[in-house]
Amino acid sequence: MPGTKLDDIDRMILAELQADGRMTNVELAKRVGISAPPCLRRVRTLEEQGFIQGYHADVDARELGFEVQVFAMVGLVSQAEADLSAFENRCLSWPLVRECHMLNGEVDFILKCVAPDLRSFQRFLTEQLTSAENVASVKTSLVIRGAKDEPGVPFDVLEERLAMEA
Amino acid sequence: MPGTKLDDIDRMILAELQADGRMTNVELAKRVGISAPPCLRRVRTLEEQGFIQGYHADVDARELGFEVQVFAMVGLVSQAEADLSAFENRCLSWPLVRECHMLNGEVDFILKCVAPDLRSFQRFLTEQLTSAENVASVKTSLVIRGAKDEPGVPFDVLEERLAMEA
DNA sequence: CCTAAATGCGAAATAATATTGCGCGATCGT
DNA sequence: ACGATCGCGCAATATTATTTCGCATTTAGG
Repeated sequence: MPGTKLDDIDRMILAELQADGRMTNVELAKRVGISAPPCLRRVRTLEEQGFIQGYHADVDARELGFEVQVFAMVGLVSQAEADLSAFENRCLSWPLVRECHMLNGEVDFILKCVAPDLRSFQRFLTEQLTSAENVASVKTSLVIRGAKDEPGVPFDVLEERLAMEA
Repeated sequence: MPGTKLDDIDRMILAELQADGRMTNVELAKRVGISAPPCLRRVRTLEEQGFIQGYHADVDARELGFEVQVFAMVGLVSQAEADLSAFENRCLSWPLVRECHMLNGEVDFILKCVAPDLRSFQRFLTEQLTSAENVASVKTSLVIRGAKDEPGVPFDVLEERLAMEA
């Protein structure tokens, strides 16, 4: 069931909603070239099947007073599965940690964090992160400026790829 | 003008739309405790003022065939402003690069990349990224698994913060 | 090759939602 | 205290979402 293949229209829908998640269904239908009812059915199906996992407004963190963004590379003492997931759970409970990814290589995790200012972050860093159980090392890097931030799927690449197969 | 302060209702709106960007305006109005028309006006204002920068569907990259996610740390030869922005522009043109942040410290940039498979990524890495002008070093780390991915603002932290001031 | 089930579309009707146009009370500055 | 300003909510209208249903196309047998 959760492996049903998508057709061109489905991919167009995903691309459009990734670009503008609040587009009305009639506008969406117009763009992908079908009428509103089947378009809405497709969207619902894509949601149910997990191709669409949710919709979010992009809120400007800086405007809201979160001036600081930091990447933290974390090394653990033990990489036993129980210890890995223990650390992941701790990350889930830290609101300043927005992303947590397990990596291969020297570093075990990379975290993307936000904070109102450097002081707040330093306090989080020393009182929470570095002093957390099983944490061996933490290296942090301040984000000086963001040049690109487009989470999601590069649909143009996907299309090229499918064109190849045909 | 773009510094107008937000009140509690505005922040609630932002929090709700960050959590569910497709919520209807009437539902939103109900949740924040005002009627629909003023609620819609507030949303529009928040959009115009840039507090809301857009809306996006969360599309599952894996389901669409992008199995690989990689962080790349890039060091440049020259950090002159012209060279920095030249590199940023190149990142903008690479669809596999979804995020590009300039950092302090030893590394100049961190990139978040996606690719259909390792082979595709290796090719991008060798043919594009490492061979790009002014690039001195690239270290990559494969994402083994994701533990947390909640882009946006931690509104719970923001509330605590505002409660302090009062 | 033909038929029956299944699939997906679109027109039309109905239910919700978005959006506009006011009038009203609260707040603010003088 | 008073006029101006601001933001709310009611009511009316315009759009959109959602359901229902019949039709065409495809699919799997026979």
